[in-house]
Amino acid sequence: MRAASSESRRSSIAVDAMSAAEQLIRATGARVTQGRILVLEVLQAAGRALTHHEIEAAVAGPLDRVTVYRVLDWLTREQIAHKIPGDDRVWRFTIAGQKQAHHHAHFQCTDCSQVICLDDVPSTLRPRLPAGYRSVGVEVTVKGQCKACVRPAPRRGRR
Amino acid sequence: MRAASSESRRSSIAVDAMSAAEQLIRATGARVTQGRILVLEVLQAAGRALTHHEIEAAVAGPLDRVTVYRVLDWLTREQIAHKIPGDDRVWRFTIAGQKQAHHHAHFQCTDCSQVICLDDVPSTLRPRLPAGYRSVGVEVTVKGQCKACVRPAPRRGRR
DNA sequence: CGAACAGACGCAACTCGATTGCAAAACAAT
DNA sequence: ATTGTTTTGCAATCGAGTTGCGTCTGTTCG
Repeated sequence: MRAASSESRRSSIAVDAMSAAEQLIRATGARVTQGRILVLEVLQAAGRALTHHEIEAAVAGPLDRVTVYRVLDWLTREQIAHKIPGDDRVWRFTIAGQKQAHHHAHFQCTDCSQVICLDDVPSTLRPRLPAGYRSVGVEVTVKGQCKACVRPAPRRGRR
Repeated sequence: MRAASSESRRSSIAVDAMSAAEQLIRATGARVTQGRILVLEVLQAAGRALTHHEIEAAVAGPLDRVTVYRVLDWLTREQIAHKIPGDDRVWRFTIAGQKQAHHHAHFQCTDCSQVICLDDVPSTLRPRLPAGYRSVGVEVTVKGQCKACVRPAPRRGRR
């Protein structure tokens, strides 16, 4: 589940030798730490939105629970990651592609709560707001059943 | 904030004499209790999505915290109410109009987290899902600032 | 290279919506 | 009124997420 392990410890290494994750982090100007690299790599490797639990499990060991929370928070503030509220009161995170600036679509399974990103946003959707309200962005969430939950007896478990 | 108080205690009263709330509940075939009537009336009177806290405060007194949770849960199962996940990890509830069957739009303020319903859904929006996935409905959430948070210095407080 | 500083980390305690178990009370049918 | 379910109230519990604080680490500057 983890991406190519980062060999990057030296400081004056060629740019193309550091992982995409490390480059992204370095570009922000903030500190490049193991935690940030690891978490970001996990997010990049996952094809779907991950919960804090899943991420913590994926980086298994070196990182504290709280650190993972803080890294995710930082990634979100830095707009590198997306924070998605789910129907189970659990945050899920994905790497934020550059295309999906303000319009973004997600799918959430009503059975297992899993979330994936839908890239082809039909968008051009601009609901009318009451006077005085300002729109910043629109989020589209499709509810339904994921592949795993359609066929067999749905697994009701959290994910 | 509360709707017309329900005078309905007698059992063989004319239909048009009981509140809309009571009729709705009676129509489900389930028991008609004070709690359900009160909570539903509060929801009907509110022009926006309410948190459990707000609802509890509105029915002030007679109802236990847990009962409010259970009533809201029942209303949601009965499809009389909508349960909306917010960006502050707090559920919000609204009466579910009959029109908005599967397409529904909400507005959530990025500053105060308040949620209102957007009735005129432009919809006819049908994002392409991966093979094997089944869509049940689409939810559209507009992020932005509400009237109260646009003008003055935004109140960061929860709501 | 090494010191110095700000920022990140680990640990433990804490917050607070929301949920659960169980006995008492309320509703609805007889 | 009597009986069989449902609901309710209360207390305890859960768990994702947050906070305080001392220590450690990346980064900068001499």
